Amino acid sequence: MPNIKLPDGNTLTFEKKVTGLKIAEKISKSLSKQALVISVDGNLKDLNFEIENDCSVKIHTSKDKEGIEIIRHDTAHVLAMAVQELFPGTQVTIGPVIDNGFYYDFARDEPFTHDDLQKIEKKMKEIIERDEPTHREIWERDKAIEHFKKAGEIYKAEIIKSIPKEEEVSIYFHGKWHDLCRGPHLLSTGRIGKYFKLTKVAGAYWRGDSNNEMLQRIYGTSWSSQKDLDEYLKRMEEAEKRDHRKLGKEMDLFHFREESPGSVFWHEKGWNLFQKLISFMRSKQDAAGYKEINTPEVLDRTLWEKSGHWEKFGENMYTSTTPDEKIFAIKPMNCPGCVQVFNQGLKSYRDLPLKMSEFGKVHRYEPSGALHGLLRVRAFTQDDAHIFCTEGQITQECLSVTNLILEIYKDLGFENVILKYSDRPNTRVGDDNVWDKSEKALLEAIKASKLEYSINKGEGAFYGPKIEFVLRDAIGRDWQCGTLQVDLNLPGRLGASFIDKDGSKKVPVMLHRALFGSLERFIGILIENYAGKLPFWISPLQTAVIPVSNDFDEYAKKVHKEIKKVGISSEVDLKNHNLNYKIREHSLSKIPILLICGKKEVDTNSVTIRRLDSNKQENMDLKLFLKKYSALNKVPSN
RNA sequence: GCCCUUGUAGCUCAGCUGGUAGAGCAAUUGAUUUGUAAUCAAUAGGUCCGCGGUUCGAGUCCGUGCGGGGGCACCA
Repeated sequence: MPNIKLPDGNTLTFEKKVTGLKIAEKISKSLSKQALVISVDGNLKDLNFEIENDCSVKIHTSKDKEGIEIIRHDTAHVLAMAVQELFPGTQVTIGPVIDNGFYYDFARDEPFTHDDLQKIEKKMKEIIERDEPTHREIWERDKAIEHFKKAGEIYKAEIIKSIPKEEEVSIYFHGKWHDLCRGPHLLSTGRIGKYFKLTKVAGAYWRGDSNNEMLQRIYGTSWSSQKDLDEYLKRMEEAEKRDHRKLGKEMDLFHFREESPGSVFWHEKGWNLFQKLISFMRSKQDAAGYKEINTPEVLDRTLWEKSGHWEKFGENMYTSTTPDEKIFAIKPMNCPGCVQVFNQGLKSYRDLPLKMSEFGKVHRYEPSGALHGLLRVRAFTQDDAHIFCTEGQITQECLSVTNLILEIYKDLGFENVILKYSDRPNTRVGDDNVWDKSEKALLEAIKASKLEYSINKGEGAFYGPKIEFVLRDAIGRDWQCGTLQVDLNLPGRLGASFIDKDGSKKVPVMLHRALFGSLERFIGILIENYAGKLPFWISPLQTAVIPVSNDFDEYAKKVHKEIKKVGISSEVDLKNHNLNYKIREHSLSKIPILLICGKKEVDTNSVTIRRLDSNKQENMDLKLFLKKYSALNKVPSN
């Protein structure tokens, strides 16, 4: 006689054991149709799972996260079924749910083609129409291993072997086809619906380990309605339109070329944007008490050996041998150089905290497959800084870095920031008790900041734990930008010291921090966040002056000159094209303000403003325009 | 680095099963003098990514190298 407690507080009592489906039927007919899965005392179960004891339940539909995930999981199973029906001999491995969809990894000698995806999709729809019923069996481990081995499913057998002994081995059947799976699943394939799409094929290592063989992964997306699917596909299209590589070309900001993969060739406008960000950051850091320095790009190997980079970071370093056969490394990080500046001259406890910033260009040999536009390059400029302080100052200094970073992101239009905390990695320098200390100090600072954070185990830098600042852009994507690291190792290794109050020599703590992270990456993110339509103050080319015809060229030139005089960048377009053409061209290159000059403007000494993304026209006295827009030509919060 | 895919004019792309290349835009020149997202015409423009091979003949087929894209692994 199970008593079933429902989320609304009511309790249903049943004579004998009961399934989720029966409960749903009892509640309402529509719920029984929409029901996908049930959670019993918080554990997700199949709808035909038999409940014998008192419990509280919640029935999930496609409106819940749980419901949509079941749909995706089942779609992945149907994908595997379809693949095995179409391509016998293909082995199945794993097929989990991911954000917005699912994937399934297969082992097959022949690669899947794009045409195959279409065929597979068709077959999947067929399987859904067949409405294969689901049922679950518990198998004895050895029997299960034997079974899958016999069936040629080596990977499945491997997976079963790695299931902890105390867990049961459950096998799900959809009709005759079956797969090892923890579940739960829908009652039948028909309940999936047909709002899915296979999106791409890709290689993926078995168990995510690059030492293992490569499998073929098929990605798909799956939803509970056509509307949701369409919206998702539209979001993907929108993201593609924002691609900074495409916009960078259209806006004439930068390009890449074969001769230096992963390194940016900045064009005039791109470099202007780059410099604007640097001077913005420079003024913020100046106000926060940082001292800017600059250190060499090429440094002797012995320094990198001392710092530990040679051993721990060597694979990512470019080196160079001089004619006299000395080995130098091109810096992959700015920290060792910065410590050299700290080491010049005696430092007192009174000098601490000492904050030294550097816009340092670093080179890292990144695997070719990792390169991606501005977001992952081999040569990049960090807005780096190193804060030398005492152990007692760590928390306070971390807090002021965090505040500075939030302020800067906000100025650039990013309000959503998440923290990720990473502790000691396997490849590291320094004793564990030193790591204990730095991890504790950094965690304290995070807690004091009261911001939300997640933990990335083992992802820290080789010399210390770190926080990463992740910002969320206009269309909900997350980007990792800034970083803050506590380092109790490098200063000692590189011989840094200060004289403390009591006259004794002590080793300072060093905080590494970068707020944009990499200027290159940050610019890529800015472009995508704004879809190229950068705020006026940061736009590399802010205005274009367009005469209605040649007759007004002189006036246009005069306006252009006046604008430049107040520090707004401008271009005057005297080409022999009509007005429509010029407006189109300059709009496509994302110039925020177009100024049209014709007879009316000449007569009244004014300009007609056309803003990017609006076809409204506004006529304004030239003097007023200059006044108004030079006021707008500043960081918004100032 | 690994798997798949791709590389033709400044850009975007066409070129079926092998017979030494084409379009639109951009550029140049000329005409037009334009009032809010492409005016018309003419001209010029290419070691079809590099190297090797098959073939009477390769943009097209094969091998290899380099670059790009999508993932994986790695990461700011």
